[in-house]
Amino acid sequence: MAFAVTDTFAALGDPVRSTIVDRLAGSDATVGELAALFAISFQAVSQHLGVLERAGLVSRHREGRTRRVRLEAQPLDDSLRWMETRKRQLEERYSRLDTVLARVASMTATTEEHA
Amino acid sequence: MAFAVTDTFAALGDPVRSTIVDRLAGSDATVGELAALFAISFQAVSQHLGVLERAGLVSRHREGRTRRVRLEAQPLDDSLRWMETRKRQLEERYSRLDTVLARVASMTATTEEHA
DNA sequence: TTGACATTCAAGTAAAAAGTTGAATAATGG
DNA sequence: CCATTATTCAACTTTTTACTTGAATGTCAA
Repeated sequence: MAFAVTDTFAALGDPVRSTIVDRLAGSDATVGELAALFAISFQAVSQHLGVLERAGLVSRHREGRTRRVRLEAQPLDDSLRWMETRKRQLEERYSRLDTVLARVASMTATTEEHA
Repeated sequence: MAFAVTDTFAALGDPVRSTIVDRLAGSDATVGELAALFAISFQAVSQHLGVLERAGLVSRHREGRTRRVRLEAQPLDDSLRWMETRKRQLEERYSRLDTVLARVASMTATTEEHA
């Protein structure tokens, strides 16, 4: 199962869901415990969990009559890498720009070296 | 200007916008150049840029009669940190669990130490 | 100045997402 | 077995988002 980073971002792009992820980072929880954090119906929370699950961010497994919700590391890792790659690329451009500017400066100093 | 990570995630949670960010990581571009990447109207692309701009992810500045779009590092950095924090917390729990399991194992070995 | 170009503004439509309520399912404790 | 608890399924409403088209704005080049 490969999860698209865009789906991960979309899943985290809702305050209820990012709060759920934040909460689950500390420890697993039941659906009821998560629902208690919000002023919306527990059915709505269950639906949010469905979104998170489809994005691979959480898994649910029955435990007696409750269901334990667990945060999964993989999509977090994948999207982390996606962001790091873009950030690094951006930073490299800045340093290349520095290089270019430094070169321009030195060219100005030695005036008309090539043309 | 502080940008909420949730807004950054929401902005990146659309394939058009994540593709734009991906493209801009390599180099700045004009709105028209970005629009050329998609099969939608350039007005729609302009609207997507508005979303990205409101999330702080890009800036636009006039340059002659075109407009240069630039990727901004800050929100990328902030959301990167958000994810790292949650991931680290999750990993710490795993290692704590290992510790607990190791302790349980040793308790089983020394049988009935406390009760 | 005027005409062409690049882009945004504005208004409307269609599709997707988030929320609600009520019924169904599944496990537990008496 | 039955009532209770936890959660999901299903249908429906409301809100938000993505997209479209057409008009407005601002800059350049002749």
